[in-house]
Amino acid sequence: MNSTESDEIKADYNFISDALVDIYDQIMRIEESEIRKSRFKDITAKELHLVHTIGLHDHKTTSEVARILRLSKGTLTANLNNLERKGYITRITNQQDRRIINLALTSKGRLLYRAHYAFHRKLVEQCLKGFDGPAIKKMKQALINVEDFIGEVSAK
Amino acid sequence: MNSTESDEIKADYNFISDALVDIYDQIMRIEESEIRKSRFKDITAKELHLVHTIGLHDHKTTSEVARILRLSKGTLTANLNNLERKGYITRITNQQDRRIINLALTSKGRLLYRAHYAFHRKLVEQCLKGFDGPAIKKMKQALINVEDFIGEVSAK
DNA sequence: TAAAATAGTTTGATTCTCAAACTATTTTAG
DNA sequence: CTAAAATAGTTTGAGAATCAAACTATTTTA
Repeated sequence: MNSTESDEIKADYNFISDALVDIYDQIMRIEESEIRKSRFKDITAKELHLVHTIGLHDHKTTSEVARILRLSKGTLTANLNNLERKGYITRITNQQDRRIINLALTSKGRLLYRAHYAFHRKLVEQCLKGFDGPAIKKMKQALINVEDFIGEVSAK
Repeated sequence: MNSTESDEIKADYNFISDALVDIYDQIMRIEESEIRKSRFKDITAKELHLVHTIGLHDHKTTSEVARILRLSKGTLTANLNNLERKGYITRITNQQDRRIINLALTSKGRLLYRAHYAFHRKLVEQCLKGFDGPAIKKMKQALINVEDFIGEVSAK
């Protein structure tokens, strides 16, 4: 690799690094503002995140969801109370072990989940606009690499 | 495009969409835990973000930084008090207009900024491991597409 | 079957955030 | 010029979010 190539790649790395930092914040903000323009006006970004998690991991217990989201059980209880009151989630007492509460979305919750998921899909489609199959595979590989990196650092 | 290709691409889109959602949370968490293992044990993820912003936008005013981070001025003042007390930032009264405070990193703040930046670079390098020049350009294009999408949605 | 363990909730303290009132300074209008 | 309006940042008071620890109900274990 000659030094010109090296410098150019370095600049690309810096561009990608800088872009990543700010993009996510903006996406979070846009997600919230889009959802609040819709019929789901009473939902914050954090609640959206919780609905997403419960939708993705259907009928998990309160403790499992708390662990996934790295929230204390007390905090999750408070959040669940709000989402239950607003009609997005239900608590289902497990009949095999009545200490356990399984969490699920209501039909209103599922509507919100799908609207949110559709927004993400639209974002990804926009992101990969004009990419062919192999390019998409590359992108997938990059994300797998990040997941591996996260796994390594977490394991240390 | 035949239906098999279409289904495969759809699956890839779903994979990418799902992966993106959880990766960011994990990165934030790892960033904080890595920084707390280092000599900068007194820094939270939010403070790291603020130091990053002040480092990136040197000598901006308090109001400008508040706008960039979408924080109220009062909240930013509180955060700045903490970071000043811990020795990461300084407030510099602007001599042309003495209402204005310009924000800058101390040398300790710059050390933290560089350590954080290095972590990001390492993450990007890991992410693009084994990618050649054109593939890296594609990745850059994907991010530009996202930025455009964000711009469009924000402008609406 | 009594003790230990587990799941989730409640409680009390702490921290974070915001909007509005406030202080200090600069700009503008008369 | 100078009084009023505007602007930058801080302070204040209230409300929301979070956590750890104590607590309740239930199940498992010894």
